Amino acid sequence: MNRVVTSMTLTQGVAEHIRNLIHRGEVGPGDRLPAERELAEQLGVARISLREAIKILQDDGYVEVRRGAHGGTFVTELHRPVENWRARMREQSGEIDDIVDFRIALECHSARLAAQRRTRADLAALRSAIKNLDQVDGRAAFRLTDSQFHSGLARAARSIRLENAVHTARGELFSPHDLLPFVEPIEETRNDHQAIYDAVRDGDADTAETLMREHIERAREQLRVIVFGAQGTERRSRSNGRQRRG
Amino acid sequence: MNRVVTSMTLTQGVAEHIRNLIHRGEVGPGDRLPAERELAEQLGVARISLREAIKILQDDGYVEVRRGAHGGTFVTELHRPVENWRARMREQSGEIDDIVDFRIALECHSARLAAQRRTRADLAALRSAIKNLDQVDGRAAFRLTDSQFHSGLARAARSIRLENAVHTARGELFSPHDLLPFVEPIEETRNDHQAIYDAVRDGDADTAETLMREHIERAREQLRVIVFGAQGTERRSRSNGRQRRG
DNA sequence: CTTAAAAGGTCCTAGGTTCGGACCTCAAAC
DNA sequence: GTTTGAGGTCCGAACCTAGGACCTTTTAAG
Repeated sequence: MNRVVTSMTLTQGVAEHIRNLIHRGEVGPGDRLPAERELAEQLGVARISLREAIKILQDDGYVEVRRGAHGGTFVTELHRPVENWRARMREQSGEIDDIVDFRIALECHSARLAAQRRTRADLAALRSAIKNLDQVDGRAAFRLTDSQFHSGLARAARSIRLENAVHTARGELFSPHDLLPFVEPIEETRNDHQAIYDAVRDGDADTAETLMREHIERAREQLRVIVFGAQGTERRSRSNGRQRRG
Repeated sequence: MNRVVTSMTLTQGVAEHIRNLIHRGEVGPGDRLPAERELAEQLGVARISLREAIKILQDDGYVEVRRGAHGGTFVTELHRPVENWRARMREQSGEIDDIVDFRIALECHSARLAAQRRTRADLAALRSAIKNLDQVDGRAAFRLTDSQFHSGLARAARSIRLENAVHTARGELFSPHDLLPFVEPIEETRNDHQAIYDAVRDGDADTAETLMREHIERAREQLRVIVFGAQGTERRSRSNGRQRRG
């Protein structure tokens, strides 16, 4: 019978929405957002609310705004946001595990449901996402296709709440792959996705779920490397936040 | 790059918070909420915001307000909210499945994590919740102890996001048991909870997860009976929303 | 019967948010 | 240097929120 209720302003909500799109890789470095008036209408908010949101993102280094005929709002290289994010994750060391645990809950069940409910169109979208993974030029684009696969799976699960929650949870992390100092994970990810796809296609819910769990656990390790450095994996067995609340 | 962002006012947020407490059974018919000034402070909002929220709940028939020395805000018998809820669920027939699918994702993984991470204190809390289930006098009180078990499990999972999401998702449904026209589910629930507890105590994550899935699937059937009537179970195989989006 | 106390009910000021719209300014392209 | 497609600025109205002062109702105690 206690606890506190908080409320976001529209401005904050819009900022978070756009930040999540960037985190998930839906829009990446160099991309231009739609013009303010246009985007405001798309989002269903007043222009001033959007402008305030952009201001926040600008201050945080996510976007930069250029005036003039070919101006607009452009996503930066994200160096500062990534550093801030890493610092925050290092400070609150349980945070990564909390988010990843949440993602596992959501995406494993999504995979299970997708295996039971997928349509031909769903499978086609997933195949396309896997295919794009091969032909990706840069790491930034990689992030988008990775996002496409997971989003497609969430969509195939046919659960609105689940899909939204997957997007929200994924938006809390930077997609890791273009941050890693090595490149094997790309091939690894492709294999994981292919295996999950096969299970979903065959309607094998248990396997799809298990593979997804393993896939995200690998992502957890990658995130640890990114945030804590190469020795992050070992540090885990010591006292990495996990047990901090008992 | 589209979609709409919405934002709740504080008032709406507070109303939803209290409504969720009622739905989850944390406060039930006849219970009195703390005095306005006191509750406002507990929630960290201005009194007027709380008052507006109470007004909403009053209009929806969740609470009634009495003035005077021994006055206050009292939870009603909830007849009207339950009817409204049933009507809404009947209209949007996919809604129940959507919520239940979401709950399965959250609570199954909670059960899994709980089996891996539970402390002695967690186990004690769960035992206590099961024990109270036996000694419950009325159906209303049953709802509370049911909520206690599931909350205790979410807490034992040691994931803040998971725990919050479990609460939110449970708050979207009325706990069914005091709505059912028959009483067997109470014993059934006790057995389910006991079995889940055993698995959690033994650290058997797979079993805990599976049992939880079955437990919530039973709840799904009960909800169908409540909303659609006794034939709801059969209707499911026809066209119960589930496939409406492909 | 009167009064004190505990509640909800009402009102006010001040400041923040959001909306929609009008109008200004910059910078690239022609 | 003009055009044009941006972003930048400003305004008034409506609503939300905070926090506090004060009023009214009801019950129980004296």
